[in-house]
Amino acid sequence: MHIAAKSQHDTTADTIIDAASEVFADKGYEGARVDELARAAGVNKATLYYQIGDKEAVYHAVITRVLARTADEVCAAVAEVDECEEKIRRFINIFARNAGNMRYAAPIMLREVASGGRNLPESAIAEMGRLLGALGEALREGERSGLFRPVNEFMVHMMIVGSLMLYSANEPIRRRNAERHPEIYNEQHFISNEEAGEQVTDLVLAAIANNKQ
Amino acid sequence: MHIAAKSQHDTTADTIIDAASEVFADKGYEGARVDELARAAGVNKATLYYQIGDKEAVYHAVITRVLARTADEVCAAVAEVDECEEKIRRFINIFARNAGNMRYAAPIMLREVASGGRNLPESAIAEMGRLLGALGEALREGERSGLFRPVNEFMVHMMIVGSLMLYSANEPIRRRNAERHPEIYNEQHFISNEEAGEQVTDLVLAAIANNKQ
DNA sequence: ACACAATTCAACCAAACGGTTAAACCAATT
DNA sequence: AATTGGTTTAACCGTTTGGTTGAATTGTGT
Repeated sequence: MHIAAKSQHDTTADTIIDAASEVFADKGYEGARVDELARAAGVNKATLYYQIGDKEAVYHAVITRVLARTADEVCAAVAEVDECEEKIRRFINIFARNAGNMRYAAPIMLREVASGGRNLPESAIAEMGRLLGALGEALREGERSGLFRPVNEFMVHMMIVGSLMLYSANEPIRRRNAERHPEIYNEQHFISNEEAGEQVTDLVLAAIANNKQ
Repeated sequence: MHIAAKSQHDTTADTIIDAASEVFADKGYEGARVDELARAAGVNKATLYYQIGDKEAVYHAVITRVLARTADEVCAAVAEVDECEEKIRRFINIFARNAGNMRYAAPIMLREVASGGRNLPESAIAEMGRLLGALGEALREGERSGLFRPVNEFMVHMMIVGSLMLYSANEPIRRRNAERHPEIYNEQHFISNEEAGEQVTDLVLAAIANNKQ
């Protein structure tokens, strides 16, 4: 039995969303040009309108996918382990690696936050809820077992996500600044993403540790 | 003797930079229209070009001022106290309050970071160095006195700045999301900025505490 | 009051922008 | 081969955009 091949529609649409993910991550919503999105996808502009819709529709498709993949990756990594500290390590690691999908998610979300979520579609909200849920679950479990002290889950989430998205996204700034101002920058500004994840893991676990145990 | 009054040039330029700070914070560089900048400042567009220059020049003037003021505020607050923990409290408080100048600095810098610092002028770099210096000094002092353990200063900076800028900037998102998805959000997502600052202070001080003391 | 410099203005401009249209092309079915 | 539906295209379009210009207005000094 032969399974029906994927329609051209899905393939072209995916190609467009792939390309648009890069362009929106690089330029932001207003900075990205529809012509550019089409060129990056290797299609004619009208194809893009046919396949997905107007500029906003493309953006929504991108951001929904980017957040869904982020949540998928995070939840999968966290679900692989049982121990709450390890869950937090896994959570942090996805953000720290800044690989694949996360390379788009960080700049896109930083801009979205800066604009008060103006261009965030309804479909993205549930995905954000999944992220919050993954970390929250691990923190509550750690508290129940006496390993962690009671903390504001959301602030811990902000600390992890904020620090790592900012660290990865500002690499070009650091590199540029270090050339002009070597007196300000040293090796601690240029640790690997992996090492940054370990530093954040260390700091966060120390922050939430229940020392009264 | 009569001191010469401030020239019209300085007053109009300041008015433009004030207004532009708001518009750029709200819309970002590409999203802000020059017409809009002029309207917000209550001047004719050509006046804006005469007083400051093209769109990029206005942006540079804004970001340089916003960062200088941020660094001024932070350094002044930190310099008022001698004790290293209190310095960190003061540092965090400036970001947490999200008042005045910081309301512009957070969204502007989040976007700038998302774009790899593409529109960051040379003049802004020294100001960023001042910020890094203020926190770094306090951390090193705490380490010398045995109160803090050795940590990556830059990562701690990322944690503080990242969490608080993200928290304040994403308030509209939280509010909107909570209306549609009350099952995801609870009171810990809506603590005051002051309380958020206290939470971050608590977490950061716990993270860097030297428990071997 | 006058002259000159500084500042602001309304109107204008070419290019860029997001979006549209009818025709051409392609694939599948009969 | 013809038909039909799906997909893509080149060319086009009205509006918006950042920037410019010469005239008008305002400020300053004598």
